[in-house]
Amino acid sequence: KNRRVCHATARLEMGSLWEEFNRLGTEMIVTKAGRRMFPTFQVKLSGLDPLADYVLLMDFVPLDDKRYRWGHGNEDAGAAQADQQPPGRQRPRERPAPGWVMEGHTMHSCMGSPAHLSSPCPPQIILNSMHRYQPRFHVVFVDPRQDSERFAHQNFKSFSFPETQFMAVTAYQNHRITQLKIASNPFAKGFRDGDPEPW
Amino acid sequence: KNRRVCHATARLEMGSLWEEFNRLGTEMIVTKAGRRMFPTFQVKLSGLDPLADYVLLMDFVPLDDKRYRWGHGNEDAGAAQADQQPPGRQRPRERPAPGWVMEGHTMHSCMGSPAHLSSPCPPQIILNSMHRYQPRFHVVFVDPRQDSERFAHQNFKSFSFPETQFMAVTAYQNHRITQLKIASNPFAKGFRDGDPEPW
DNA sequence: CCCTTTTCACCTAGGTGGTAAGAT
DNA sequence: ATCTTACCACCTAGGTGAAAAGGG
Repeated sequence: KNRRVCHATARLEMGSLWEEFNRLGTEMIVTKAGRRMFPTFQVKLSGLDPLADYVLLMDFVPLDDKRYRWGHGNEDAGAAQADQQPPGRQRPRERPAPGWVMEGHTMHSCMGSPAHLSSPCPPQIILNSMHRYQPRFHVVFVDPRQDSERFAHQNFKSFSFPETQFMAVTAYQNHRITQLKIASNPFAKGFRDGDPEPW
Repeated sequence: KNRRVCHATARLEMGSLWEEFNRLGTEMIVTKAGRRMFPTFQVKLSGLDPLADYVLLMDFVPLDDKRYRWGHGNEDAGAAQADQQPPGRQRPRERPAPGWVMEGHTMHSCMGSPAHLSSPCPPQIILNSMHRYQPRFHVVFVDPRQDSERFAHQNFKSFSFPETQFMAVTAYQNHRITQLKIASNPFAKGFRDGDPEPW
């Protein structure tokens, strides 16, 4: 690994909220026009060279080739079934794929401040409903050398936080997820009843 | 000039609206917390090398060292007076000054689409009220050579549109400017009477 | 039956000039 | 007298899940 990335670290923000969702089995709504994810995927970066240029990327790794069903009106667990989707088409890639370029910032203004990757995500990322995904974050050093492509494999570092995995859905399956979204997402305030935990 | 910038051109967007304001004497509200400018300063860029990296900057050049007064309740013209402000402190600089880094975009995603420089501008740019300014736009080629600083003077190209000059104010002086702002700025719709020209 | 799409009321978030009070 | 500040009603812009309708 290049020394410009080997000391890079990324700390997940809102970790306790992510874990609370993960215990219930996080679900993310996907729509044709694009939908934000909540909780927001945010990391705090450190260990970068302030004088170097970086590109930050994000992608979503399919956790399996299975399609999930919600069962016979049962709210407890979803049974995974084999899927007829062409295999290997959305396999995890070890190299950071050009997924989602972050909002600008030359690096020195990004360091230390949370790098939030919500924002408009129109048809940039396509996820299949009823499939599970693992978000992944990549820090890529922009190598100034002319033959930089030969070193591409050592110029990046990737981060994966298991508590951020989720199932893409078009409508919520687990009502507990719905309730936790309503309780914790400011934009869903209109659906709150009393005043439960103020996240 | 470096060949990466010498063919660069910038075309001002909303030119006719800028000119209509300029005929009346454009005024821009400034506040402590920061205020957007309207019309928005937008340019369409062309003539850039898709494979090169650029940084886009903006700054505001004081048009003179004078302080303006509005006269004895007269709405017609403002008389310029000599100002006791330390001269030369905000002189025009020929080199692009680190003024206002644009919203991200590596260049290939910015080319062709308007590069709008409104957005939150908190205390990043400080302008003195009752002074006139000329906005300026800079395209800077990010030179990958190690001794790039030696070529800094040839790696940028600047653009200045006279119709975008304005006077910074804390409250509007010319009522015609107020009316044109209300008529053309969507956020001021609440102050419109009938339905004049739909800008 | 299960999943998807569309539309909607209800929010957050923030950009307007007006207005009145304050500062110099 | 002239300029500045703080607050406000009224907008734009867009992110929520609910509900109903549509599709296979």
